[in-house]
Amino acid sequence: MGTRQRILDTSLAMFNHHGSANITSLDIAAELEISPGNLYYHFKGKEEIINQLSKECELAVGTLLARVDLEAISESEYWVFLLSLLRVCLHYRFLFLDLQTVAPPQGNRGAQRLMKQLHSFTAHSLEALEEKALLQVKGEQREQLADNLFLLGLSWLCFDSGDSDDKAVERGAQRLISLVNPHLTRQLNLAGTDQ
Amino acid sequence: MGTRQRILDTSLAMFNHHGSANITSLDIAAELEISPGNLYYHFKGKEEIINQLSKECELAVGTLLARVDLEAISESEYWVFLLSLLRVCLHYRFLFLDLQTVAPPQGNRGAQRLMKQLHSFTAHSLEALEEKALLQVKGEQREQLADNLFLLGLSWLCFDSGDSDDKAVERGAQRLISLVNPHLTRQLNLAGTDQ
Amino acid sequence: MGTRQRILDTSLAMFNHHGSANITSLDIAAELEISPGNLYYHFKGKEEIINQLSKECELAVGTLLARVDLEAISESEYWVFLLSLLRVCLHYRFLFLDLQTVAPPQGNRGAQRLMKQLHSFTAHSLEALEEKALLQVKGEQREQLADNLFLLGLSWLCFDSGDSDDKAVERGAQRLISLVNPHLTRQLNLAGTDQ
Amino acid sequence: MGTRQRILDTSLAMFNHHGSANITSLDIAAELEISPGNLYYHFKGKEEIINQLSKECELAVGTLLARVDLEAISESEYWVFLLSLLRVCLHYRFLFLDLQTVAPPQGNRGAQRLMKQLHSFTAHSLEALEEKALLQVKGEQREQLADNLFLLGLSWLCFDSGDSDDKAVERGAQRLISLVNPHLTRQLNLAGTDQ
DNA sequence: AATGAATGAGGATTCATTCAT
DNA sequence: TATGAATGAATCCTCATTCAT
Repeated sequence: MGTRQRILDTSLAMFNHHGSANITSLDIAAELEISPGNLYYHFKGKEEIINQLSKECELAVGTLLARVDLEAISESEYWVFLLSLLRVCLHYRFLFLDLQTVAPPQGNRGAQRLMKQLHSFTAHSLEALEEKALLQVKGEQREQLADNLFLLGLSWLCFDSGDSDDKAVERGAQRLISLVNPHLTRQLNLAGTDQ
Repeated sequence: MGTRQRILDTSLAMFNHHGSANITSLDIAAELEISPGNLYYHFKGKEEIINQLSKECELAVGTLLARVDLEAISESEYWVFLLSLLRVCLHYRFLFLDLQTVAPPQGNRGAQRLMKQLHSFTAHSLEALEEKALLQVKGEQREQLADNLFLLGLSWLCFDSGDSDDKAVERGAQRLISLVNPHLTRQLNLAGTDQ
Repeated sequence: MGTRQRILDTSLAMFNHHGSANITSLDIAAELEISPGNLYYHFKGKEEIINQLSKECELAVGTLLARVDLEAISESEYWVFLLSLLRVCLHYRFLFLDLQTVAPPQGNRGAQRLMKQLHSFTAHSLEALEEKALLQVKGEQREQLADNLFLLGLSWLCFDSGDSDDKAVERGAQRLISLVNPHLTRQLNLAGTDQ
Repeated sequence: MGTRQRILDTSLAMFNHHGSANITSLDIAAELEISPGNLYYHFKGKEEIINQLSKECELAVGTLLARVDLEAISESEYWVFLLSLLRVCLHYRFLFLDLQTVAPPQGNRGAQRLMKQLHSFTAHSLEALEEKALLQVKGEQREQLADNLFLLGLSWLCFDSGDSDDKAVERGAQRLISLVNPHLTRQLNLAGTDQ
């Protein structure tokens, strides 16, 4: 694997584990056993690494969202999709933490765009459920429910640092479903789960 | 007001506003228009300031929790209490953010204890509601609901950066109630709100 | 003497001797036997030191020029004034060198202003001599003479690195006078010189 | 054109435009769209490039000076020669700037030799004029005039950054002539100019 | 000839912290 | 209590240079 990719991978792992603010560019170089100069040959600095990871995440999320047709998707397909989405977010979780603690001038424009995308996607999901007469929530409460889903989707990233990522992703998805459940006209048919 | 207290107040405000990681001890001294030496006369460093604020928060939360008798409290009293609790958390909100981004060796033991307290309190609240036959949730789902309440309670701190703190606190409380609502046998009678 | 002033003095000496581009901020700190941190306590960086020296020079030159009344000044007074002016330029000579080699974004706005001042002063000096019927040069040639005086005044700074500053200043002044001499209607009466 | 020559040409252009101190070896490679390794294949480093340019300049100036017979040259031939000489200096002007700002250990031995050559040539020119009874200046003043011519010849390089090189060269030559003019017994007959 | 990844020393700058007064 | 100059370690970053291919 190329050095550039190794830098991205290692940085992502370290950022996720210790928080991007606690990792210096020298830490990354040391971990990779390359010289600081080499790191700067591939990226202008820590910020550019973060920007790149941010772009990757945006791309991955964007691709997933673009592929989904909320009108046409089956329930079990939705479940698979939701797992994929959460898995991506978990993979880049440090971005979502940075959003709250890293000062704006530093590159989190991308992460902010992501937030907006995810937030509006959450709202659209609920609308789609309602059009199918699966969901019964009045206007304002629907917005609140969307907010809650969104917030929970993010905060779960920060706290569920359990065993494997797969397990965590499944728990996260179930957590979100459990928020919607009480408002459904019937239980969703989610293959691969017993919710 | 004594210098020591002014340091605490100003630090808290700056930490909440910019994130504790983005504030240096010189920033605090400059804001207070005191010398760095004076700051260090009162506190060994930034960490000790944070520790002190953390203790204050623990104390405030602890006092609130100790005063509440979940078995005996009325519904409108609970509402008042919930607002107080959230207000305290909002007041020290940087602690909850730091929890996720500041590396463990630095002083967040206190904040972690806080988390545990709040988490178990959330669970107890639900238990109490159930004993009063107000809530209908089965065992595992109750735990999940408690988790959700707890996570939402925290994440709201990070995102609801609206107008006044009072408004934010009220919104936060309603947000939490809306999570419990679908599982109640009857609507709660919360004075001062139309939930 | 205060540390701030010592930094300015030492920097000026080192800049003049080795060229500002060849002196690092650590060099200055080492020469003064202070820590790099201390240097940065007094000045944000090398650039701010240069800016300050530039301001000092502008001020010194500005004061001299403001005091001179070209119409009323006697010949021997002019000689004294010219020596003072050249002495100041020599004292801050690195500024004039930087002008040619340091890229514009870095702070030499001040030095550029200085140039303009000195250039227009040179032209005014010749005009005054002509009004007194001491100088006989036609329009375009007068401009060229002014240019020559100005250029020579500067380039002498860079090359006359002889013995004492006093001697150098005197040589510089005579050099300038010798440029004007052939065009005078009579020899100037300059006390303290045998030109 | 071979790579080696392209490196020299591009370096010269960049050094003249931005000052050699502000150009890194990577800048040169980037401008040429070659790899840094390739640059170092042809030259050991920036210094060797400068040395080579310096040698070229020395050679060009040396050839010009060697060809001139100050005793026998006609006035109009001298004018042509002077333009050639200044053109060469202008072409390699960064060398003359470096002389003043680049620390000695780095390669400007050559440039210093050049200076000496040019300075003594200036003196010889005046001597030749005098032998032909064209110039009337006494001993010490003749030296001073030579110095002035030399200094002005150099400083003009740094400041006359006007339109085309041809125009600049002509202006420079006229500037030098104007310094000598007042001391001539009769006007020189310089073809191609109206001095 | 040419590439481009890699090195490492050095320079700029920040900041928590100390200390004499 | 309070000052503010001083320290020094840590960090970020640049750049001349090397080297395997």
